[in-house]
Amino acid sequence: LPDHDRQRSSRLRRDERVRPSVYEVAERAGVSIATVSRVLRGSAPVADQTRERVLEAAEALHWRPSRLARGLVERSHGAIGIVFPDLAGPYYTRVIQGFEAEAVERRYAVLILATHGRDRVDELVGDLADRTDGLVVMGRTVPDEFITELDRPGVPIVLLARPSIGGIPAVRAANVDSAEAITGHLIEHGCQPMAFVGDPERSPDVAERWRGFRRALRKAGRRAPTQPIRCGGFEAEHGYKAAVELLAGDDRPDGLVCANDEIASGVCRAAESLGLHVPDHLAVTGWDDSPMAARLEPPLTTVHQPMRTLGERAAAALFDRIDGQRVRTTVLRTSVVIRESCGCAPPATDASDLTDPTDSIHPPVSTDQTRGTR
Amino acid sequence: LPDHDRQRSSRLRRDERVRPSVYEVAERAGVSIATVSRVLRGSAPVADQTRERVLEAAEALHWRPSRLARGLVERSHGAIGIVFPDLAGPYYTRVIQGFEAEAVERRYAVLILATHGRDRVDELVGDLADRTDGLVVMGRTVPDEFITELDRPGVPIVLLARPSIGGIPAVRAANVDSAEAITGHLIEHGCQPMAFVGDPERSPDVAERWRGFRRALRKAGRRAPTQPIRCGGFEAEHGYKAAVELLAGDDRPDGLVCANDEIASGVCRAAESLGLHVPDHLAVTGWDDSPMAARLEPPLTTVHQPMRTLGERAAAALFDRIDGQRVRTTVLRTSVVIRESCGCAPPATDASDLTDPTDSIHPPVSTDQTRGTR
DNA sequence: TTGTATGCGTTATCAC
DNA sequence: GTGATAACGCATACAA
Repeated sequence: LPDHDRQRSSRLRRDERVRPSVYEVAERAGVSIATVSRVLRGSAPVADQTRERVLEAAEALHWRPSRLARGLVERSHGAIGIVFPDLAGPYYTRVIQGFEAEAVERRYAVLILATHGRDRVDELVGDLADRTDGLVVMGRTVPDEFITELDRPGVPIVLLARPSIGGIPAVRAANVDSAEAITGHLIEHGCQPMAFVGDPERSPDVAERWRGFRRALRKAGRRAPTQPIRCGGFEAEHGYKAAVELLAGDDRPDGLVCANDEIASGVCRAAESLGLHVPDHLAVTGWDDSPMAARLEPPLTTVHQPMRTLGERAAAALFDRIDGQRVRTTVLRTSVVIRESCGCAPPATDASDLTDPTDSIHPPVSTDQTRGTR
Repeated sequence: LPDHDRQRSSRLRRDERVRPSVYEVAERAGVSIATVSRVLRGSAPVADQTRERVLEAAEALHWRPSRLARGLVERSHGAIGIVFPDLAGPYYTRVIQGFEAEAVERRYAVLILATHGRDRVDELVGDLADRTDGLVVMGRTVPDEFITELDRPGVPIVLLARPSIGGIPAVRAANVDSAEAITGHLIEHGCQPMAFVGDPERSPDVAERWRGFRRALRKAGRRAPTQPIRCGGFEAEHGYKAAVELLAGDDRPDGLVCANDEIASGVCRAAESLGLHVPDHLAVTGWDDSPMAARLEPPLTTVHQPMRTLGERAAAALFDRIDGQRVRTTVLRTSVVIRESCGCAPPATDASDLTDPTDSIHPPVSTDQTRGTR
């Protein structure tokens, strides 16, 4: 039988560009591969002089241990993944930030995948699962049936921005109560009739906001609309198109609760182009409290949700599951942020409004009224 | 010597929760591991009946081949990575979108890393390199010395939004010429004196825009400022703070070329809070043509750069390098987008302005004047 | 068409 | 302290 070391070396001679392995380093340092490994991992004591030689050899050969081989023997990828519907917009951006920060903190690598508009999602997500020690799965990115069979031993799953399913823990923000609260606020402003702009079937979050909207109306003894104003997406143009149509008709609503800030901004532009003034002719609210909300004209009354924290907590929960702990679903607080698009008076001028509202600000300071719900 | 198959099986009996391997599947299907592998890879013909049995066994055991083991033997990760300074803001979001889309297209996984505000960046990036078949490195995320030693065989690098270095190809957008053009536009508007708001040392892009700014002034026979107005970052608040100070002094400029749209938006707010009207008292320009640019009041004159395409091209270039091809640096076109913050008259009202400008729109349609540069 | 045997590059368990 | 050597889970060249 040919000696492993010798074989490698002879091959190396033929092709200098091959990536070196422990064997080359060991040979050059005049030690065994076990010692090389010990030096790099610091897993056992090594004589100073020996260590020195190994380090030199590794340096000279530009050797770095193969993550693949290491992962194989250690049964761990040292990486976690997150599945988004989409990568666009301030919401996902913030979530990624939190997720990535938490992962890097623990020296894990981060894989990302967007599913929106792609087919064979199950294959893509399955592949992602094969490359990680666990996955965070967001909203409606993956069909429920597939999620449950994804959560096999070795691939813990944490759900994000959606309800738990099959005992798989979720991290999400309060929707129903804040939706009820912000709708109630418009009711107090005397809005009637009111409508909800957004597609409940597009995301569990929106479905809950729609529920809260209706509940508020019912509690106020009013008839809630049976259908929302579906606009086909989460971007400004979707809100714009839906509002142009809606506001042109008879019996137009004078209070619009929108599924997110982008939609709300589109709605405001539509109102403006129709000669309607916000909030005098039409009150509008958003959701997320994204950076643009405070800068809109008028400043947007909305619901603050801790987007970055959602990402952080999801990652943290995932690590807990990876560590074998039981994890429970957590619901983060959200809070109504009153600005002017609802009809409230502007606060005293203050430059602090320009600072982007971030998750570090709790509760949001750029308002005159704040209500928390969970 | 103990038989490998038998050994695995006996261990399996002790701990049912262990992840199955080819050996368990092969045993259950009554075939060799080679056949199991062939069935799953489709690498060689297998009798229909045999294939059936293998598939059944795999299904029953919930077996999925280990990516780690596969990668080890195939000498490939099937994944690429991208290093960002930061994950916030519309610019990086778009770049990620393009990068991820291109990767998924080729069935590669995507790893991301942000370096901003972290120490031991070299370790983080080195680790990322160990887990991928190649890396895209953006701007000033990684010190030059380290980049060159990162680009070892097996880990091709492509630079993004920065000049090439040490023969490593880069993908970037034209800066100098467009900066010269947009500055020239303000000169035509009669702005004097003018200033550049941004930190050239923070990113190679800004450094080039600053160069273009100065060149335009020199070509117009004017004295260019020796220093830019450094604001310490890329967000609205940075622009705001810098502008508040700058515009309060004597001899205030009436033309401000900003390093990006966010800064420009902060500058506009500062002007407003000081009672200055844009563009009458002060002309302002941005860079990026991010979604907010068209929605600002007044709409922002800026430079459109194809952010998503930058991400796509960087990924494509990386794949070419992975395939062993030689790759050259490419410079993508940018174009000046004239709106109103420079002093030009508003175009006829048109709802199309609301649609987010995306890279699919070439050249940008939401303007009355457009000039391309490369 | 299928099985045997070997290597991929590590870490870790033994001996010495 | 250090060196053999056995896994880790797969793909594949070579036989049969």
